[in-house]
Amino acid sequence: MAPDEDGDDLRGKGRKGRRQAQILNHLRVHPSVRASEIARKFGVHVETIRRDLDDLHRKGKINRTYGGALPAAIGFEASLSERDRLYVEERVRIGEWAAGKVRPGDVIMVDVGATTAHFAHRLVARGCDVTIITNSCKLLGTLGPAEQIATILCPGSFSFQQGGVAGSETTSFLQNFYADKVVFSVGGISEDGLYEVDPEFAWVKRAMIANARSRIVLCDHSKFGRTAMTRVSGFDGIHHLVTDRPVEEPIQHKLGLADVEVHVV
Amino acid sequence: MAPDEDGDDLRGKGRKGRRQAQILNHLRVHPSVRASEIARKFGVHVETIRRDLDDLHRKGKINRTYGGALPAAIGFEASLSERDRLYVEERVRIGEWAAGKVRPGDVIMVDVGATTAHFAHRLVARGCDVTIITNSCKLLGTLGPAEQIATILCPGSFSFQQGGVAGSETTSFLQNFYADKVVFSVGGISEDGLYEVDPEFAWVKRAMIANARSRIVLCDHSKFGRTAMTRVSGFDGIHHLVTDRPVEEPIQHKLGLADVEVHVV
DNA sequence: CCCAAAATGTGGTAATCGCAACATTTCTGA
DNA sequence: TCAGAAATGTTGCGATTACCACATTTTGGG
Repeated sequence: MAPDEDGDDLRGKGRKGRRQAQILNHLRVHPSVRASEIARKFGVHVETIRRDLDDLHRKGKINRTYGGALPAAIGFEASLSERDRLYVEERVRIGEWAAGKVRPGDVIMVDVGATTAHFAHRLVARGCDVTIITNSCKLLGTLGPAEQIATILCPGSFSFQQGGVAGSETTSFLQNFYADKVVFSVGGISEDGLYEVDPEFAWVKRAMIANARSRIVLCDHSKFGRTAMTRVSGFDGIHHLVTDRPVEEPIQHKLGLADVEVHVV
Repeated sequence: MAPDEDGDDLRGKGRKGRRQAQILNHLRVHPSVRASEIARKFGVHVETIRRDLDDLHRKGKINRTYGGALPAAIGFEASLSERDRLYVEERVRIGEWAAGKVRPGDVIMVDVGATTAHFAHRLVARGCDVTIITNSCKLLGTLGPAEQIATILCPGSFSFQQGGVAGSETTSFLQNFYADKVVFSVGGISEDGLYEVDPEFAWVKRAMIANARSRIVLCDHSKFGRTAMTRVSGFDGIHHLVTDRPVEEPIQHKLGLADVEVHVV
């Protein structure tokens, strides 16, 4: 069997480097790989491949499994950036609450975020019959298989970091829709309003807020008192804020002034 | 250990359904899972879990690995419908050839397809400095981490089956761009032209063809002589057809008449 | 309440994997 | 060229898994 000839950047690498590059290559196209399989393909001993996998694992390039490995860069919904794995239970509860507010036939804008991903997950679990307009590519794997959910993806420049699209194409596109609800997360919340790290993604949030009737913010307690580069908006016009702990005082007061309903779940 | 309490939709499901729902749930957050691990967590026999995994695999919900499973839900780059795993080596060669035609700074439209995914992969491997306009969400995981590649995603209705978007939003959006090249795959090729199964995705291909200067078709030999519901276009205006075996005669003749350059790699 | 079907558990065997210790080959620089 | 280092191959064994056949339990009507 021809040795695959994937031919990554194998300039001056030696056999070992070549193999490891091709393993990564393989993992780019396949969801997983078995050590025994590659060993056969390369005509080397399985132990050698195991050592390769151990190497790559130490370097963080792959994740090991029993008998093989999978890509570390992961994908869609299985996005496991470390941040996404924090406060999972709290976020599930927050997402669950928001999913409970949904009514059949709703058109809902959903932005990028770990908590909004849980919201989408709960929508699917509940079998909600809705239309989702989103700029988050991480939701596609969750929403895609759900028959009753129509998913409309926004255009824009893709950010691997965020797992979604943003930019002027995104915000312009959103102008063409008017949704029943917008469900979004924030990077931080202070007494002055809602914050987001990435300015481009902040614009997307603003566009969604402007084009939806009911606005729901998902915000776990780790965001309390944090600000970021961009201020997305104040509290006026926000209808619901869902969180997992009572909001700290200075913020709580301002929320009350703006008539934001706070839901601790 | 508390039984995770993921709590999917376990209304009237029975133990089996509950377990399987929770397995999917687990896979939503974790990159992989081991059968023995879940068996312990649920306090059931490993064989039971294995049967669950087989079930879920048959339904296309997960992918099996030795000793466990991983999410089928697209995963970025790891889209693994069975079809995608066929003719991998041939498709890699085809994609490699197309990547070789790319020049720095090119703007390239790329549509949904197994072969086009390999093309994207080769672009990344070669470190090409290009802008990609695509309706394929499967490419995002491949293209995303590449610093030199700007990825613009089209809007549209998401199809889980295809792993991309289509619809009037998609085609309208494409009108706003004019690319140096379009690289696309087809569902079939006969002497009368190029075919595609899904009509909506056929429209996307047509829009890309109409808005790009150089048109490159990627087409492995399994597509020879196959037609499908929709005829995308004839051969006129197609510049390159890249394949892995000599094209059968009636087709080859028509390709010649239309001045299509055929490249067998 | 009972029966048939479905789901689950059990046991045994063959295949595979992880791991470690050690031999052998290949690479590298002086 | 040669010695030391790195990479790879080999072997053995215990642990884990796959697979199959069959027993047992649970479930869902009738």
